[in-house]
Amino acid sequence: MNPITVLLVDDHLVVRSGLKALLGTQPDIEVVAEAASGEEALVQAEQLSPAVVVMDLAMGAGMDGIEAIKRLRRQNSRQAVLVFTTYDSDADIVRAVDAGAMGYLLKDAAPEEIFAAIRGAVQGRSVMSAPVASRLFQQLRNPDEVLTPREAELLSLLIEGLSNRELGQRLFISEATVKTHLAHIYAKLGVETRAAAIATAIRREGMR
Amino acid sequence: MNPITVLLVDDHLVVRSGLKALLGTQPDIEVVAEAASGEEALVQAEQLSPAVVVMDLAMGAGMDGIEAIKRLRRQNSRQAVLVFTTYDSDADIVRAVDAGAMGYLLKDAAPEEIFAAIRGAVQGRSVMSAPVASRLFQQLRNPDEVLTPREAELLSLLIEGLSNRELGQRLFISEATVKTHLAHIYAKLGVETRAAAIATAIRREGMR
DNA sequence: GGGCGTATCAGCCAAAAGGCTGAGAGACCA
DNA sequence: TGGTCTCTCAGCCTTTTGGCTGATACGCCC
Repeated sequence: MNPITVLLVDDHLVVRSGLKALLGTQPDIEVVAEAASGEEALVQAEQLSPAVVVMDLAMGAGMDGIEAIKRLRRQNSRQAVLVFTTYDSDADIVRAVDAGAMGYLLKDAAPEEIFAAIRGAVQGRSVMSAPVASRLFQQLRNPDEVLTPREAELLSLLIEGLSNRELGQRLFISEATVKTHLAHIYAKLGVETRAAAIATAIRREGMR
Repeated sequence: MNPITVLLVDDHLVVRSGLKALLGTQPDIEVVAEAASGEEALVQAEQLSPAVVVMDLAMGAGMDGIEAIKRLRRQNSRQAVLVFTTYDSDADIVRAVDAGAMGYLLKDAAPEEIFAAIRGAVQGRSVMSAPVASRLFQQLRNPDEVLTPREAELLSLLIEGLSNRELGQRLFISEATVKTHLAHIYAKLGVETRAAAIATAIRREGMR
């Protein structure tokens, strides 16, 4: 049996090497490459066609993890992408799943959990950390409060402090549409102002 | 030589007991009481007159750490108050020093650092964690960017998502004064909108 | 005593944000 | 085919926010 080939994507060297050492203990898993950015990841994935891509969402500069996942999925639909990140933000989960992620792991997950997720991913099974699963369940119970992918995307820019005009320019939509999305986001978050939305998003959603 | 008497104030039991165990290894330091809230701390300090009060800033409900420090200082000026908290927020540092704190430690500080701070405090010396010192130095180099205590206080409420009217009611000042403070805060943070100020404060100031 | 920093407040105006209603296009599903 | 969801956009109106100028008061320091 050939080992499962893995590509690691994370902008921190320490995380990559730590993860590589961890996965190195498993005979059926082999890290064949590492990438420090979304751009690099696309090149590496193209050349090596790993079975699984383990991807951080927050990448310092350039393409973020979500965008990288989307492009990977377009490039090669057989690769399974596992999100491996620090925060269990509702909005990030929604966006990652929407982009085509196979699983969602937190960085404080137990090693066994990570191994299981990688093995499951190649067999088409989705695996996620317990806190992530818990959030998803909660969302399923209250579907009215689930942000749509577009809303989540907008929220992630909102907490950067952008104005409606800037949001529109960044997302290539009109200011009117921005306001519509914002109204929906406010309703779902249970707030009335953008300031409160930012505060809530950062606290409850763990965004930053 | 009598040991240095210490009062621990933190709303988390685990933090208190961890700290107590740590300080218990030092023969010249004795934890004489613990408090889970600012209100409790005032009572305990009054009754026992500890030499040093080690205080967390973020207390779940009721009086926050800053307010507790202010009242402690009014109650008994001989007690030295050490701030022991998770975040090295500029605004918190300014407010704590203004309230009369003798030192400012982060929760990830080395044990030796904590012992040294307690021993220093009873001798009238100020001790702070390296990241805190670094922030203060930076502030001294750019005095134009240092928030005044009142501005810091306002900022800490701003990031809760309050409107100008609510800020005014909470601080017992007019909306006009709120706007004046906000304009100064924006200038010091280098932003132009409250949304950006909240975003910046949470990222750069480590507030939440 | 005069300057400096801080905190307080007012009024005016322009820009931004928010509340509301309505509506069209595309995807998906029963 | 019809219903639902999502994303898109427009107009209208009110409220909020931000920029500006100017002013008073208090404490501190040289």
